[in-house]
Amino acid sequence: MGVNLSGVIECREVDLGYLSGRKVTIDAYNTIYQFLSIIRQPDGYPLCDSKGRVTSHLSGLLYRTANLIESGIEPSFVFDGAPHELKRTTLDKRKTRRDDAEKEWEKAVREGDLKKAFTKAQQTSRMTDEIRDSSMRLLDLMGLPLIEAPGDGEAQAAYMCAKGDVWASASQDYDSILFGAPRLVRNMTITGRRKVPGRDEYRTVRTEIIESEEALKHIGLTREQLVDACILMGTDFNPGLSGIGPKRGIKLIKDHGSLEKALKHIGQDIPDYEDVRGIFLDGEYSDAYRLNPEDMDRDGVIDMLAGYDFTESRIVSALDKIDSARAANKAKRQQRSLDSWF
DNA sequence: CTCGATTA
DNA sequence: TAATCGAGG
Repeated sequence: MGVNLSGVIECREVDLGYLSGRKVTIDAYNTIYQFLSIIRQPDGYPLCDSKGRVTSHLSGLLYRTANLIESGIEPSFVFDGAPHELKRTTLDKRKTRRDDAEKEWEKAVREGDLKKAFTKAQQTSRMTDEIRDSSMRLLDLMGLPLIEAPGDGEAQAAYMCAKGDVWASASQDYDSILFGAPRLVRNMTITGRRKVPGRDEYRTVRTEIIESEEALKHIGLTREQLVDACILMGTDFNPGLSGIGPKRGIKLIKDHGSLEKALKHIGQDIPDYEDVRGIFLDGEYSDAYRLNPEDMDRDGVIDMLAGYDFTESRIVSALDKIDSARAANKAKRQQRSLDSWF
């Protein structure tokens, strides 16, 4: 879920090609959830192989990553490590919501309400060990850099971005800004018109770039203060105060300068607020990572995905896309170094 | 979400 | 060539 900062964060829309030649590290869990939620059949069931294993995430990862690489992007994937104990409540709440949605999904299918079934099914998406393992295996076979974060993946992504090892962190959530990422990419997909399911409507989804420094200046807070504002409105690590959303949270910190003063003024308390601050401002991270792709194990990818009932011609065309993009980028790099020599 | 055959 | 839409696994 992450913090709710939509509407207060300034961004600029770009084409995917704008990211060409840049290393972008992707919040793997966030992306996989997206795939599990969206890549479904009309009744809400995810794509599965003949053995009943979910394959929605593998489909999404293969095809989207091929497109990103074709656009010249150099992707890497950060996976979450162990969740912080303060996230327990959020995780429990999500489980309850999933269980409730599952019952309503079954009911909607029985009643033949496909639209409702789809919506409810989307809310049942769950990251299992099998989904995590198969995702990592596929990305590894594709030669893509995987980073296993010691803690929150967004903290690790923000660290690599702040160090300048990657140009941006990619996620739908805004948390990496709180973790200190200088740059965030949202909607990193092939952009364009998207049909709204079940209706004759279209909306345009475009890739967004958020420059943290600019966004913070626009809001009028420092990063530390934005963290404080988010603690007031609630994060994955604390529930926040009721009735306080982005607008009020930001105003309270602007008016009073800090969380302590804001809390004193409204006469309320937030237990563990210092710990939550620490999670965002002194996050756990690792230096043991590589960000350059390796040669992909073509047969390995084909064997793996064929085992999940993927059509071989589709796998091959995605892999061809990657190979030719990598060859083209290699040629470009060689040309550049040749140019700089003369 | 993305693919790719079909359609205009 | 571009938009559309059912299928993918």
